Amino acid sequence: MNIVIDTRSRIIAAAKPRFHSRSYANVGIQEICESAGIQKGSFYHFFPSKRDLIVAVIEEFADEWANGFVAEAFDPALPPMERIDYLIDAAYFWQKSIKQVHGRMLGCIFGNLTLEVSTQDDILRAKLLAIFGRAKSRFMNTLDEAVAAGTIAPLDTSLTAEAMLAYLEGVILLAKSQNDPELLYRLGPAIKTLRVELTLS
Amino acid sequence: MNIVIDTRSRIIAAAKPRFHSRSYANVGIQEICESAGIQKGSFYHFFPSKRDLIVAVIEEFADEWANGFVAEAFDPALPPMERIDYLIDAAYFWQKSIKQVHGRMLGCIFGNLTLEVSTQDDILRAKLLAIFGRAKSRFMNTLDEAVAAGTIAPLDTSLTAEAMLAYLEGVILLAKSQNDPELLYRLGPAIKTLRVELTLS
DNA sequence: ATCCTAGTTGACCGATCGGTAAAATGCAAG
DNA sequence: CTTGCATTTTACCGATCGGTCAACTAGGAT
Repeated sequence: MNIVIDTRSRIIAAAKPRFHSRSYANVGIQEICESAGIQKGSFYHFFPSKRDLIVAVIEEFADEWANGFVAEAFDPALPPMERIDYLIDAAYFWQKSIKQVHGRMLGCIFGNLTLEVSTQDDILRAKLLAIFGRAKSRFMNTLDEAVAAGTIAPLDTSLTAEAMLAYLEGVILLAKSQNDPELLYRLGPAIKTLRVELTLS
Repeated sequence: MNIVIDTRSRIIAAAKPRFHSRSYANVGIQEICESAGIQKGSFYHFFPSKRDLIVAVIEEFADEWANGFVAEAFDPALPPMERIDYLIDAAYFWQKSIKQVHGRMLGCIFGNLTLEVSTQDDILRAKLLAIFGRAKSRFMNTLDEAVAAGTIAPLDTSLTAEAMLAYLEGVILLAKSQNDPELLYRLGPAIKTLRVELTLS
């Protein structure tokens, strides 16, 4: 059992940084096997297809993300709007540290994969959609709390949450085009100015 | 000369929708040649490499975009902030019409390519960066005008322009993950709430 | 001691990848 | 009529793609 998990997780560990730094189509099974020190037949013992691997990679990234700095950022002990500041800060420092190690701004793997595969594979699109849905919920709950506390004026928290998530992804995209995480630092805080007003119908 | 241009532009015409609807790595030269009704050797007479083709495709998209609805949207005759409304509207209707024809939300090819290739190819990244730079300038000029006219309170027009562009790309990304251009309709107008204040130093 | 099964290996599949080179074609200028 | 050049065709290159298969190994259970 230990060996099983070890091999499977070595595959995922080899795949994660590659899919993050390049693209789904540009990373081959063979390269992953070489990096993990296994044979291709062994890979297909654990994963029926390349798509099953990327699903596993997506899930690992999502878990590590949800239990890592995102959990810290959306700490209920923090004042609601400060959680958003914290999240932007964390995203900035994360991208910055990746660039220091890797030499490149890699951006958000969920955004990267969304734009690459979502016209070609509805199962992957659904996976990514679910992750964005959870992210939106975090924003929305935070906004609901902020409105309840009177920190901000009432607004459409559902749509504003989606707008904030979109803005974050967009800033990361633009920063990637400049290969410069500092854009996150300059543009990130403006996320709190976004507002979708309640419709009166 | 006519035939030359015709073949070359038939290649580009075959390539454009494919790169837009799938991805750079997922579209092969052979498929493009078949669609254009030519042989591979003929392709390489006009384009030294696949990258030269995608550069030409990017340029064609950029031209058609700059001379099409973007030029309409940023019409100096319109009140400045209405130009931004117009742009959002145009993006929405464009994505919607593509979906009606193609069955899919294809998103922005510049955003798509940025996330796919910008860690792997600095020349392509520079091309895309230049296009985003021009888009940012349009936003900034519009904001400058709006501030001068007193339509909006003074702000950092350079950073706010970048924030608006990022937001637009982010909304398109999220809409693509939902395969639903209606998100552009719901979230788009909030672009005008984005503000980066002037720093007092 | 035997059987079963999870794991692993290495050879192999047809298809496709981006790209090349030489020969054939067509056309225009001299 | 011939030369020269741009264009096009055809055949081909080595490499890699995702995926399969049969044989082999190693333990644990009976």
